[in-house]
Amino acid sequence: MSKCDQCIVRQFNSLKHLSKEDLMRMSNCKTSKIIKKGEPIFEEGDYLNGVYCIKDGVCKISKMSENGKNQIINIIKRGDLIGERSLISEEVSNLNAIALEDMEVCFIPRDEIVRDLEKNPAFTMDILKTMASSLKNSDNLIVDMAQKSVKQRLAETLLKLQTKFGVNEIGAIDIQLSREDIANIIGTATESAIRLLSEFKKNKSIGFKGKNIIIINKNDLEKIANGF
Amino acid sequence: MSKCDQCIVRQFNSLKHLSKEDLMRMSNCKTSKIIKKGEPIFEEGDYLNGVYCIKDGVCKISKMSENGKNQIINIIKRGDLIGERSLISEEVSNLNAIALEDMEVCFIPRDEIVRDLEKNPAFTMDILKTMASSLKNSDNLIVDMAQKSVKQRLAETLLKLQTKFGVNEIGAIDIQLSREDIANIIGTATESAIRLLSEFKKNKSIGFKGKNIIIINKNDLEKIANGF
DNA sequence: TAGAAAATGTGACAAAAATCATATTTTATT
DNA sequence: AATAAAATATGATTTTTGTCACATTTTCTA
Repeated sequence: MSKCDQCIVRQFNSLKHLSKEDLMRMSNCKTSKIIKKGEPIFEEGDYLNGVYCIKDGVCKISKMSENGKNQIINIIKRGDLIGERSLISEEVSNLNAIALEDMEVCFIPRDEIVRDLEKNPAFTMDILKTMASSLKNSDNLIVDMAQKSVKQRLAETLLKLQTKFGVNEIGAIDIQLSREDIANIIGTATESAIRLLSEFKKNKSIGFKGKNIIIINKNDLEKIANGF
Repeated sequence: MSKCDQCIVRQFNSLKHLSKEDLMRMSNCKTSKIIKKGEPIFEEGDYLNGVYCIKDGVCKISKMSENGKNQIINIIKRGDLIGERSLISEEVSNLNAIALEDMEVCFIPRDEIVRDLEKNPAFTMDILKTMASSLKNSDNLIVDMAQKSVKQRLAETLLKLQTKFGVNEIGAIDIQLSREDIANIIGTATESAIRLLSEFKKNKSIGFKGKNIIIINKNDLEKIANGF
């Protein structure tokens, strides 16, 4: 069993505020899991009863609309914590978390962490800060979804993805998403996403190399994203 | 100066967890304000430095998109607390709060409340719960905005408004919104909102009486909202 | 490695929604 | 009460986006 107090990943999320003793205790009750690409960490309707600390890999957080279409709300990476809301209210999850690549995650049971919420103000404050920041992000996303065109949203999404995941050896956005995933992030039909990507490529704003997307002209995309 | 510990409105929000002493202290530092219809409580770019407790009236929380269009994210009513995020992070507001009718609000300075955040776990937990619930709402709204048609969103919005604000003496949704406000809630052009309202009226799903909107056939609207 | 399945790409068309123009009604102001 | 201003309404048109059909390429699997 690996030791939480020696885990680097912890430094990136609220767990960094826990004491050495708390972490030791956590090491004893946490469970590590390997999640294969395409498999869920959890799904809509599941009782989470704890949080997941992402040790490695990337997953998409999504939700089905009443129309039967899938919407990706967020993409989560190494170091992030998911399922915090299960600590606060005991409802079932309204979201899916599906691995976009092979992942290594640690599950920490609710009861173990709730104690810290009650006793460790620095930890609680950090959770609050994370939530406040998510809320701000969500507000922005609502406005974008409601007011921006699909083309604007695609340009913005490409820029955001590059900011969040950086570029790989060949200068491409360092995350593998299918065209369908991209469509589900911007909230459009897969065909529309493909068409616009082709258009961006034709205009030399982006380029493809295998599955990779390379942003060639960032300025172009910024202009499009802001409505010019 | 009115006494916070005798204020009924407090019962509806996180402030209900404060002790009598805390409330006495709060009474001494809070300021009451009358906000006229159409005037802002705060605007994008303002430093809030505290929270507002809505004693009476209704306001819209909105945000400008980069396209220059206005999006209403939420509608706040008596008993709600707004500006909680200013307690947690010291950035400027990214949102506007504009009165939809004459309002009475109390401003409680940040420093006064932050103490309670540090010392009163029940209060902190309640803020956390409120945020968790807002976050869930936001997730749902993102999915709706991204995946539902304008018609679906309008039907859903009318139903939500009735649930939230109830009906008045004549059976109409008990909130006064301009057509433009409605359009800004669902994220569409004012003309489109008007056209769809007319369509709903023609189909006898809703009726108008002066400025009032009456839901005649709830079932119809539910069907439309869910995509049938 | 052949064949099936899935993902990507493109065209044609339909539907949804935005925009612009203008008319009518309501509300505010003097 | 008369006028101006704002809000509401509707038509015509254009733009955006979705849908369906199908071709091609890539990936998976036996």
